[in-house]
Amino acid sequence: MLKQETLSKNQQIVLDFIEKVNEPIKAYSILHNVQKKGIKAPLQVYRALDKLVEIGKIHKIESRNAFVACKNSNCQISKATAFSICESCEEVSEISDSKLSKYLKNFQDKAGMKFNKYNLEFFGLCKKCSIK
Amino acid sequence: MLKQETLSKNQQIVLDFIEKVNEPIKAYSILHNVQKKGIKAPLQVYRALDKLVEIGKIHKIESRNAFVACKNSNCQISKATAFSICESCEEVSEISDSKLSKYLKNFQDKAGMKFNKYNLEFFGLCKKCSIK
DNA sequence: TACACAATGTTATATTATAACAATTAACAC
DNA sequence: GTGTTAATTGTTATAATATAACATTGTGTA
Repeated sequence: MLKQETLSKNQQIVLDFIEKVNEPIKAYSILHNVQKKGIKAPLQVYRALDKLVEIGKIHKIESRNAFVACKNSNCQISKATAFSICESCEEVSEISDSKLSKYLKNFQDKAGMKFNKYNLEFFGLCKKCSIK
Repeated sequence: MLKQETLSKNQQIVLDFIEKVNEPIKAYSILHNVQKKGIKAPLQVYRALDKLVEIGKIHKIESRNAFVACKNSNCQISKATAFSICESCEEVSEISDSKLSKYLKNFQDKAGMKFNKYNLEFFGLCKKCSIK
């Protein structure tokens, strides 16, 4: 079989929902919201999430155990991800900064390890919450 | 009360164990290993972990739900952490690279968010696993 | 058609983490 | 020392996150 071009039913249902909410959402919250579409079990959600992460349609916010749609339309595979997270309102934005990504892609650690992926999470206060 | 200078009993037990194993370890694995010291319940471990993370004695590897002792003796508070993770053997090393940390501390995102913390995880193959 | 593999459906269970509440201990002001 | 406050502990129960195992169905293609 050639590399999958189209999403399967469950994958599409999960992706549609994640794209609709437009903010990080947790697996069981997705489950509750797509039960009317016929997805009944956690595993169905997790399997779709795994695939969507793998093909770069969504990202996992590790520190929050939540998933968010990828905004970089050309992001095929999640090899280089960076997010800003507001510790007050929990708003999460994907950072797309070519200088940052270039810097990190080229980073060489002292142990000479070969990197093929990274994930960076910044924490702080977003503009709205800074004012309060 | 002044800021705590010494660790409490449970905190010390948990820290001692994490420092001894010298690699990332999970909360329930810690629990199993310190039961002989009188720690019986998950909460006792998680409370100690929370405190130790807060004061910078250990770090959490978010993508692995594991905890590791801080190697930077002067790392008082975990505001700037970077790790390399081997996806084959799961070896984790803390990266201390002053250029990298300076670059990230000064990073300004386009939304003008004020950062006070970041966590970066690199994934790849360590030297040993590259050879195989 | 037949093969291989991806995806699904389903039940059960493993793993990670917190809520709630009572009791005890430690630091400090007086 | 006494009283006050906050940190820590102990304990039971439960919430939240994630995977194992296995049977079945769909889909592309040789």
